[in-house]
Amino acid sequence: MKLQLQIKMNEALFIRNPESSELGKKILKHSVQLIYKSGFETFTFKKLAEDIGTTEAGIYRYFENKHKLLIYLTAWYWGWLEFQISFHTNNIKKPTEKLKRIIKLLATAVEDDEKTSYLNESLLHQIIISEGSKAYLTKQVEEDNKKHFFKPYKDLCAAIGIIISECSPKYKYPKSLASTIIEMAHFQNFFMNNLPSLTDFGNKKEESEIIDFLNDLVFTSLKKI
Amino acid sequence: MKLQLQIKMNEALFIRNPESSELGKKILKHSVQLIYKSGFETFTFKKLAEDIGTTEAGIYRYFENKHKLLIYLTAWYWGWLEFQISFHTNNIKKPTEKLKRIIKLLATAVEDDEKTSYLNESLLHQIIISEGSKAYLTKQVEEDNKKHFFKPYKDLCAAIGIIISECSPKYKYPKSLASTIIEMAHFQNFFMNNLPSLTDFGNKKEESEIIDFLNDLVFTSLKKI
DNA sequence: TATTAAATGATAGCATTACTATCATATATA
DNA sequence: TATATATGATAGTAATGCTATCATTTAATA
Repeated sequence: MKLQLQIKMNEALFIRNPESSELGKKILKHSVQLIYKSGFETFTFKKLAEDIGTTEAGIYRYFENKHKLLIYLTAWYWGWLEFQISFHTNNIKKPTEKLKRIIKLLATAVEDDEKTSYLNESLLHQIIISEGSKAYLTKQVEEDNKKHFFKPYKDLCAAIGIIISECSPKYKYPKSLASTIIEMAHFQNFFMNNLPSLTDFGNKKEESEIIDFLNDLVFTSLKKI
Repeated sequence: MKLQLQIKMNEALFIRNPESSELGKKILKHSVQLIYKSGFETFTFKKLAEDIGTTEAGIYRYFENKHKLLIYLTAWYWGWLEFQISFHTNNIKKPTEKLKRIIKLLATAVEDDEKTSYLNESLLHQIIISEGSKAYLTKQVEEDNKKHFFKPYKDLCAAIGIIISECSPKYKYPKSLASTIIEMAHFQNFFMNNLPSLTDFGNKKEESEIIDFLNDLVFTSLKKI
């Protein structure tokens, strides 16, 4: 039996549900590949259509524009990651141990998950690193936020914040520390690979170093109390 | 006597030096206003030209494209900020005190500096918060980096890293901590104002809270050693 | 002051992007 | 077999992202 992990997506993110048809799934799959390969700025629906072997109009039946598609992909990723986290920290009692595993999951290149054949999580992880923040760094944040487009991200952040508070009930900035961990897990990775002098990981370029850094950052903050 | 602060800019960032002419200065001034007002995505050279009262072709004589202009503005800001920092931490002996002042400078909305009439630092600070990371989150990072476009940012980061090491010579991640401080000074600000549930500052929405958070984050990391 | 160079203005044009609309055809479902 | 539904094919339009040309103004310099 093959398990199918279905992530419930916000319906306002798409015009037609891409998970409901073959073309829709192709759109998701190929958009991840294309954005990964050439970046979000040069990515167009025309190129995507050519890549798939359909027409531009075909894509527009699913997504209003490429920004919505990016939000969709990031939202999907955060939803998927929260599932991964709850799966991998299940049965673990110690909140500090939970937090450590979360940091590891955030900072580790994921391997492609067979359960979702149309979305390559490994490439998606790279997209989150390079393009993820562009989903919300816009003038429409407020509007998009009202439509709950960032709920998966906020949920994940809230969940991590709660675990931080379990580790250290008196710590004053659980939510900010949570968003810092998430963002830095990705930014330090981007810096390590592209602007290495902004990090201390330029020589080995290993994710384990980012994990060590984040653990140090988090647990000294929490231990002192 | 009015002091003129001149920041030496990388010549590969522009076609014609915008600081060398009236139109050039107008381009800088109005681009900051326009990007601040409607965001980088919807910003075009056509709109900028109309705003200034010149033509599109006129703008293209100064900047190759809007991405170069964004890099120019961010580079200028980092250069300006490093000057502010060296100015405000001058004569201070204690590295911890230096670091505190730096954090404050990073996280505080600046007031417009009369010395540079064509660039509004206050708006520029807001642009850095919302658009700054888009300067390097592209597929051309490597290429742009080779041309030293990010030198001011890297210099600032390096300078902060050195002070961190002075505070705590054995601390293992001075550069990553420095880039974390810089990025988080801005991201926590953006979150506070746009996605407040990602922070612990949603009620008061005051910069002082971000400063407190960063101080806590940094000095617990450094103290324990 | 005349001469020349540099900067700007005005206009045109072209390929790509970002869509929207329409009609035909294939495919599933009732 | 009728009928939705999804896709394909094609067209078209406004805006974007440029490049090129020539005229005119302004500034430098001889």
